[in-house]
Amino acid sequence: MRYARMLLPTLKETPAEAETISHQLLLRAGLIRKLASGIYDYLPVGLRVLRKVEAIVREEMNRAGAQEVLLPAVQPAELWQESGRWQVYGKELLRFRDRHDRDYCFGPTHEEVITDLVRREVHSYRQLPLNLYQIQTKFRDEIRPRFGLIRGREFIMKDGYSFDATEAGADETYQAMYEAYGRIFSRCGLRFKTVEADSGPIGGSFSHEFMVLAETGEDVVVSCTACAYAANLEKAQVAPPSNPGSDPPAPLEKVYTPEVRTVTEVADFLQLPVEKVLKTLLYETEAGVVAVLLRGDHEVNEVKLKNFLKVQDVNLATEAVVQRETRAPVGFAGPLGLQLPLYADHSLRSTANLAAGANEDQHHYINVNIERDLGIREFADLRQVAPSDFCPRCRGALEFLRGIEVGHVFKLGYKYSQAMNATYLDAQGQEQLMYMGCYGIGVSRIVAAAIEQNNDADGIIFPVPLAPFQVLLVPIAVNDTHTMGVAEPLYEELTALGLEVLFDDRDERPGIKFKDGDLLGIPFRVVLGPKTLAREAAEVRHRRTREMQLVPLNALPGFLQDRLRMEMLP
RNA sequence: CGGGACGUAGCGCAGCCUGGUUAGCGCGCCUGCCUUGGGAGCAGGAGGUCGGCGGUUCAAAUCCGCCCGUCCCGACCA
Repeated sequence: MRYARMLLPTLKETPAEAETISHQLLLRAGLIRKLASGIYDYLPVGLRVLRKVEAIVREEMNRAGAQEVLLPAVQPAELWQESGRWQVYGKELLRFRDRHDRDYCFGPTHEEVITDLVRREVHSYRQLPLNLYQIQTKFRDEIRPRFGLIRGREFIMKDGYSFDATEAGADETYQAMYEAYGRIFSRCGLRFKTVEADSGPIGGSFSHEFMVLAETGEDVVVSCTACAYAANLEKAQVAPPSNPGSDPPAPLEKVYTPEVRTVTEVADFLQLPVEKVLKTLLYETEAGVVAVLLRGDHEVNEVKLKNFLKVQDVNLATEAVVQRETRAPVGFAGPLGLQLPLYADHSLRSTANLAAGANEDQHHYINVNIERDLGIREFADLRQVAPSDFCPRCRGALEFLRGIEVGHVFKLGYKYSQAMNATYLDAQGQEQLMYMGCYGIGVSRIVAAAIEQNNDADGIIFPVPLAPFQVLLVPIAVNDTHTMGVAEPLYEELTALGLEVLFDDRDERPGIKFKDGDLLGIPFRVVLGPKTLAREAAEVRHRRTREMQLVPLNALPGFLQDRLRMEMLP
């Protein structure tokens, strides 16, 4: 491509709206422009990168036995009503009506549509397993879009769905997808980590996420430094306490605690360490209000709570509910005398003589003992892992990392096949539900994640497989007939060899061309100028290492092909 | 939805508090000269509903109200 003819608006200054590096560089390098919050235009160069990612995804999906389809982005409400998600998906689902007043949504995901297709077209075990995927624009009306392409409302996603006759078959498919995902992210030049994850509202039994490690990641990954255990913070298990509490129980006592409400205030006032304070949190669920008991220094994990209680939604109780249930102002809630189901975190088993709210204004109890004083309905893992915790598998030390989720694989099970009656006849002629799996990749998010991981002070450093161009050809002076006499045929020759070349034929000063080239992150830059041409050579510079070398003109095509081939490998 | 900030030329910003010339600066853009190995220099030029609506006032970018948009933190989420 000839630079002078391209829509490639680079920016010298960083737009004020961009906070993260990838967002800044995507805008500055002229890959995207914002149309509305969380909605972006892909400019020619940005689209080229997107296409590179798509091509890798396609190759590996096809190789793993999946078939590409393209499903409608606009979906009728009936399907969502059938699965039940029209009610539960909430405001994130963009809904609208057509001229006949029929309800539709813009697909945020396609379980319903694919299940509907398969139930109509697949009826026999002979047609299974079936693994279908698409690469398509999704829309999720995020509460808060942010970080450019990392969390947009409109985004490009690869979503795949598998249908197996049996769970055992589904496990094989899951494994195949898991491996394909590893190849995809490796080929994209990403440093990533696979973690155990919560399956969220899509539903299903278990899942893994593929996290690109980056400071700006929105997710926290908990990873064992000793073994292979790694999990999303919201999923990460806590190792149960090693030994039960040994302090002898002291007599229960109610004490006057004026204006003492928070855990820290209670600990200070009573001269106790925070872990000796019992934290009582009231949660509202569709199944009623429950009380969650934790050690004062621990944080509740709402995802665990939700899964444990098997409810759709948990919400910290409002002030009014707390007052109604405890008959005391917020800050004095405690388990004693509370007429609610009590669920305690495992860690409380190893503690004795705790301070807790008395459900009475300005009062707390001290020397509360779990076994003696409370009727705990159930102990469970309900809290967030802390950096001081140990690995639940091997008790090794944990590290906390930040990651950007670029892929997610789920075992869905029968959730949708059951709700939508997707069945087949087995070899015995018996009707059976299909066992489903679901596999997502944030294609546009990968573009941002790759930049997040590959940049320096001068701009983007694209990994070769994602680079919009492989070679940037820079003639120093476009008005110099000698230089152009070499540059033009060289451009033609390299292009004819299949290399992707951006030919900077702009009438600009060298400095501008170099700056733009670095910003764009094209892996190899070939400079032609009087200095090099006098020696029948070109200067080749490697973007990442900044290493420069003079290569004879006649050896240049082979040199570039060799170097690029080396860098294409994961 | 709660908290915070912002909205002035394509981009980055000043002016607003304390109302009053043709609303300014840097970058970018156009023309010419000059220059050509890391965002040059000189000269000339184009480009603005000061987010929108309403109000106060002789007079509003500036003060007041409402609305819209954008970003950040949180809740939420693949």
